[in-house]
Amino acid sequence: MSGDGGPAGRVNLRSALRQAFRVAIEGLSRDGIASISAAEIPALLEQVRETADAAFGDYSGTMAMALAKRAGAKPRDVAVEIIRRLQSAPGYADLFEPPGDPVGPGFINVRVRDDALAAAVGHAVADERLGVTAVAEPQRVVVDFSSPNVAKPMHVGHIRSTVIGDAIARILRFRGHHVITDNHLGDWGTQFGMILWGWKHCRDDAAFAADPTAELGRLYRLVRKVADAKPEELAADPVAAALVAAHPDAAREVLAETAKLHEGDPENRALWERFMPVCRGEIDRIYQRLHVTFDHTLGESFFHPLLGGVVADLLAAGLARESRGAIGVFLGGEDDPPLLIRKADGAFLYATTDLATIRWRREHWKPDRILYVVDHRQSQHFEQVFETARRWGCGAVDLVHVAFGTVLGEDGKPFKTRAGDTVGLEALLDEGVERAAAIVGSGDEGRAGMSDEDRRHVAETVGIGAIKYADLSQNRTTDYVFSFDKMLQLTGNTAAYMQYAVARVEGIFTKGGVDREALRRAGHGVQVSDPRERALALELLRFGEVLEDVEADSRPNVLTAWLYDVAGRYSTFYDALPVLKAAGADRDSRLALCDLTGRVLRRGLELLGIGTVEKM
RNA sequence: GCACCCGUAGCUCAAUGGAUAGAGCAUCGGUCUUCGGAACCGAGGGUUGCAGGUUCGAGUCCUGCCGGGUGUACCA
Repeated sequence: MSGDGGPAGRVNLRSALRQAFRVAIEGLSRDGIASISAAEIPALLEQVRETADAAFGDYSGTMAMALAKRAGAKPRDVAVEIIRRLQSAPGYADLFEPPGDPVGPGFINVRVRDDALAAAVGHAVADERLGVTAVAEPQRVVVDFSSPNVAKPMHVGHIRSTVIGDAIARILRFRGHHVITDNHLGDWGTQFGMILWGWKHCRDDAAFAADPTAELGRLYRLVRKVADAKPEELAADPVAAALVAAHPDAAREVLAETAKLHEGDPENRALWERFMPVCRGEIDRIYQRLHVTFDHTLGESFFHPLLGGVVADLLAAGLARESRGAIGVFLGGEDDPPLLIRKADGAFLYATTDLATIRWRREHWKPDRILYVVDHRQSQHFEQVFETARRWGCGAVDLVHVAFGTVLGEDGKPFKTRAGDTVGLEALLDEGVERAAAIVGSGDEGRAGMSDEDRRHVAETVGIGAIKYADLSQNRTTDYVFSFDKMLQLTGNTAAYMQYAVARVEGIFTKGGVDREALRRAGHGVQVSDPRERALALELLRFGEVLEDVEADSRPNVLTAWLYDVAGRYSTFYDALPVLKAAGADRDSRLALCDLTGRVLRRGLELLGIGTVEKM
C-alpha cells in the first residue's frame, strides 16, 4: 500500500491514488510512450483530485489529455495506457475498483471500493486523529501573526491577522509540522514616540492612575492628530487644535522622542518600562478571550540591539548604500524606491527590524518556512524584504507573505463607527456576544434547563465563533464585508450553524443513552450500502486531503467550505435514515458515522480556533 | 505615471487549467403523524466587466481596454 497508511490504519485515499498514478506515469515514461521528467511528476499528480460530480466516480485523473501531444497519441489512448499500469500498481486494487474505460476526451475515473471505504471509516472511528495522516516530512514553520502596535488599542484591523494566523498555526501543527508562533509586537516605533510626547505635554495623572490603558490610548489618539495636523480632523477636535497651535513642530518632536528612546535615553527608557506592562495587559486580555496563544512574543524592541549590525552588514556586503542621507538597499533600477534601513536622522525602520528578525530566527529556530500573516497593503514591503534577505544570504528559508484584504463596513468602505473612528476590537467582540445572546436566549426545548451561566457561555462561544468563522470562511485575498447580521445567521455557512450541527449530532448520544467510548472500542463495521451513508463516509475521510489543501495555499476557507459540506452530507443522511430507531448492525454502523461526524466537525472547528457547546 | 489586488446569480460570497460555474440569503413549489424542524427535496435566476489570444479544455493563464481598491524614500 502507499506510504500514507499510518499505524492506526490511517489512509489518505487521494495520496494513495496519486502514488498509484505515479507508478503508472513512471511506467509510461520507462516504456517510451511519453518522455516525462521526474520534476514534472508532482504537477501531473496534482491532476488527481475528487470529481466534481459523483456520477463520474470518486476521484479522477486528467493528465492523459495533457500528455497526449508529446506522446504523439490520442488522449484516450494515453489514458488507456495509464489505466493499464494503474490497475497493477502496488496497493491500487486494495482500495479502488478497476477504472474502466476513459471517459470523454480522456478522463480516468476511479471509484473507491466499498469494503475499503467501510474499513477506513471504521479505523477513523477508533482513531484519535480521526483517520488523518500526518505529513511524511515535518517542517519547522514559524507563523508570524497578529503583531499589533501595543501603544494603541487593538481594533478591527487586527482581527484578520490574529484569527487567520491562529487557524493556520493550529492546522499546520495538527498536520505534524513543528510550528513556532511569534507575535512580533510593535513596541518600539513611532507610536511610542507619540505616547512619550503626549505624556510629557498633556497627560492626565488622575486618569492614568484610574485607568492607565485608557489614558495611554487617549494620548496616542490625541498626539496622532497633532502630529498629522489634518485640517478636517483639527476642526472637529479643539483640544488637538490648541496643541497644534502651541507646538507647531510636534511631528518632528515625536520623532525625536522615538530617537531618544532608541538611543537609550534614561527617562524615555524608564517610561517605556512603565508603559509596557499596561499595554501588554490590554492585548493579553483580548487574546485570552479569543483563545489565541503564542509560543513567543518577541517584539521590535527585542531586535533593536541587532539593527546596527544589520546596516553595517548590508553596507559591507555592498547591498546597501547611502542616498539622500538615508541608507537603503537598491533592488531594482534607480527609479525604483529602495528599501530604506536607516533614516537620515539615524533611526532604523521596520524593514531593518524585519531583516534582523529573519536572521535571528534563522540562527535560533532554523525554520524551513516563515509565514507572515499581514494585510495585503504590505505586499511590496515584504517583496523587498524577502529579496534583500535572499541576497543577504538567509539560506533556504521559504519566506511567504500570507496576505489578506481589508475589513469593510456594510457600506463597502473601511469599517468605522458612525463617528468615523476605527472600531475597537473589544467592543466588537462584546457586540457579537451580545447579539448571540439574543439569539440563543430565544427559548426552545433544546435549551430548557440551561442556567444563566450556561447561556452566557453559549453566547460567548457563538458570538466569538461567529466573528472568527465569518472571517475564515472568506477567501482571504479579497476585502471582507463585516456584517453581524450575516455572520450570526442560523442557516448557511456560519459558525452558529456549524456549532448547532455539532450539538445536534452529539445530542443523539445523550438521547439514546449511548456510550460513545464503548461504541468506538467495539469496532463495529461501518456499512456504506446506502448512497447517503456512502457519501457521508467518503466525505469524512477527506479530512486529511482538505488540510493538505489548506496548507498548500494558506487558505482556511477551504476547511470551512468542507465542514459545511460535511454538515450537509450529514443532514441528508440523518433525514433519510433512522439511527436510534434502527436495529442491530444498521444502528451500530450509523451511530459510528454520527460519532465520527460530530468529532470531525468539532475538531475542524477547533483547528479554526472556534469552540463548540453541548447544548444551544 | 508605475506596481500589486479585485470585477462571478437581485444581495453576500465559493470554485488547486477540467466534465452541466456552485452555496447561503431573498423568491416560488414540494416532503414528513419531528431521532434536536435551526430539517430535507426541488425550481427559477449567469454572455464570470469588455475585446482578443494560448490550450484538447479558460472564471482561472497571456495582451489590451473599462471600472474599483491598495501601495509607491526616511510611519508600521
